[in-house]
Amino acid sequence: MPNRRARTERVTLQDVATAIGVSSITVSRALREPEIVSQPLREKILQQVEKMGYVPDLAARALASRHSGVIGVLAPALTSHAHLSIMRGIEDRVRESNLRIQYADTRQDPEEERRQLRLFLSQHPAGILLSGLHHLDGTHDLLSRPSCPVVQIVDLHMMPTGMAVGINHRDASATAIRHLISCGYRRIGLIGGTRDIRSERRQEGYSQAMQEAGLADPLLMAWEDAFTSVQLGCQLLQRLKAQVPDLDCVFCQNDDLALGALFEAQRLGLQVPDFGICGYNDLGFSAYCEPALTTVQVPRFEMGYRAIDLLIRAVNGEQPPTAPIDLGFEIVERGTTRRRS
Amino acid sequence: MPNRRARTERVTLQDVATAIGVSSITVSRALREPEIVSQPLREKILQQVEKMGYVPDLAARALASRHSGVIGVLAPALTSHAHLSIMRGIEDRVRESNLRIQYADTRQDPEEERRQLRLFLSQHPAGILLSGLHHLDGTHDLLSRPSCPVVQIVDLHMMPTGMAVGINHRDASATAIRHLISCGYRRIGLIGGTRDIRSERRQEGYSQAMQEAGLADPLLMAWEDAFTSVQLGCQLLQRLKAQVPDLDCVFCQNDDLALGALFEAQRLGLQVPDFGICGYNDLGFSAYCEPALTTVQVPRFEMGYRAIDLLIRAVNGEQPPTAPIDLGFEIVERGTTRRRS
DNA sequence: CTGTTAGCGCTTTCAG
DNA sequence: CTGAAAGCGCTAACAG
Repeated sequence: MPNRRARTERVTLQDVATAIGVSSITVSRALREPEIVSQPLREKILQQVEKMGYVPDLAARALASRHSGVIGVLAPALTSHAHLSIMRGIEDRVRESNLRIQYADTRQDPEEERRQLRLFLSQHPAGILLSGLHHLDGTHDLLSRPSCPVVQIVDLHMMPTGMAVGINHRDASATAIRHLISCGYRRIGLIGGTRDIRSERRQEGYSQAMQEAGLADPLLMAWEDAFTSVQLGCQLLQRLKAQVPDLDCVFCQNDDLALGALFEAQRLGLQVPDFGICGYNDLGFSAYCEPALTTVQVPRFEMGYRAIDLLIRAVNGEQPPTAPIDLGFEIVERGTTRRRS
Repeated sequence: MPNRRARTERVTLQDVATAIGVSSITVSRALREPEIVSQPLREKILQQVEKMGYVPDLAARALASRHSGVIGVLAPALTSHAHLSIMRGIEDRVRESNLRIQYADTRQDPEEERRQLRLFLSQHPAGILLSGLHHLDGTHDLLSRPSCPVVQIVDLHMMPTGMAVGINHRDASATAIRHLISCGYRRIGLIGGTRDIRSERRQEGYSQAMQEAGLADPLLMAWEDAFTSVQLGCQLLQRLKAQVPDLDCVFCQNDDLALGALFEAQRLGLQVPDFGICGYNDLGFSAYCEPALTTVQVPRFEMGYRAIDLLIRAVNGEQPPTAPIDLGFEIVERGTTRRRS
């Protein structure tokens, strides 16, 4: 049956095979496992592939092989700055592989999370990356016997099972607060946006350190259920300052909040760093503010990079590490806080 | 042949069909075009689908229907802030559809752009969104007879063919500069990062307006081949000020540059708004700086939203608009520039 | 409105 | 090292 397909110009494996006079499976192999095809034949095939402009049909490949070559990434806030840094790591690592990424935003909604996860899991993904799961409970059953490698980016305090990278946000936060206390601040406020697992851990760390020092006071906290932003930082500092007139420092759940707090402090006539500001995440701008922002450096790029790296290694059959990978954190002292006395 | 598949637990269309005693195509139809299946049967099917936890295999669907349900988005700088706003619009619009997005980063590299575009085009995409193509020439042949709807987000000055949304960056830029001149600034500098098509148009607008006013001077421009960032804004303002001591204003190619310029101006002891700063893009923080940032508002969210909207309509067989959609711009006067005299 | 038939393009067996 | 046969799970096209 020569030339079965006249209507479409898609070049198929069969077309290439026929052109050379081999069978399609050989062409397939020359493309996927070059070493098992004899040198001369391989070269001839690859040349012909080039010449005819053949490109594999990934749908057909996925159907036949049950492996789509797509890594699904589930994030609670895909278009947040925090995720942006992770995404840079992801894209950087995935670039040299032949896998592709498909992102899905769960919008911090457990149901959406579950839905998206099911969707991914049922589509022969090469792997799945779960970033900061909102409600692990709801998705737990789906992950108990996954059909592909799964890596999580999480708060290590949660003792994740399976492959995971992350940091301990509770420790990071507590360490930051202890640092602020050692700088002489006493009425240290906390401002934050929508509360997810990580921000709750951070709050725990804050509360713990404040209690240790006998400085805890529920009035010192201000939250708003919204994405963190410069705008929100302004609002929350304003609110907190009204609530606690002798406030002398704010610990912000994110650097953009801290930037807002910095601007608002100027407007309120507060003298930084006598009034201290500490951020979280060390975003790109933080070192270049005036004064530069003291913050907790969290290796977000590495989180993305390492997570995909783990996934790719697992896809290639490597033995995964047995324990979660702790990427650590660092308090970066800059101009918005006083020097330690 | 009952129970052909014992090894895998994947529930197939056939499984559902057999369970009810209809043919698989009917189940398929009940799922995709509910209205053409009789009410009682449809309900029975949907119920059984739910009960058995059936989820369609998108690879099989894509292979059979030549329609993957995936929209490919090609962006020159996927993880930039500028793209982030577009991405928000994209995700917002796509959420209510049953399509998914797959992003690819071309890294401003024409070859990579071409490679990625080919990859997408050969995978039965539902549609393709091209954002700020770097080298249209190189990809032009691939787009001349596309197998799916294609929408571009571009500078309208380029007179794109096919569906497109965008603004005229040249006009926006020239308008901004004329505004700055009308505020009394004379030695207006221009700073920018990596030059792409849009930034070149913006420079044209700048140059044109400066020439009209007899103020042009090549010394007034500073570029660096890097992503725009707060850091870069600091560096470039420093460089420019050294180069042009009587500089009295900077027009920044992006708000993050402008934010850097604002901080650097403080460090250099320049008095804003006697020293004027104007940004571009009206990013989220711009209204909340101290002083708040004068900028050119470009509707990036809308660009993403409208682009995907066009694509989805086209996928659904709607007649596309004949002309590119101009989303317009607006000069937003805020505290970093003097009032018009 | 529902069913039958025939693949989509590729890869997995299992043979040579 | 290469090939033949047999689908992967779904849908288009045409009947009934």
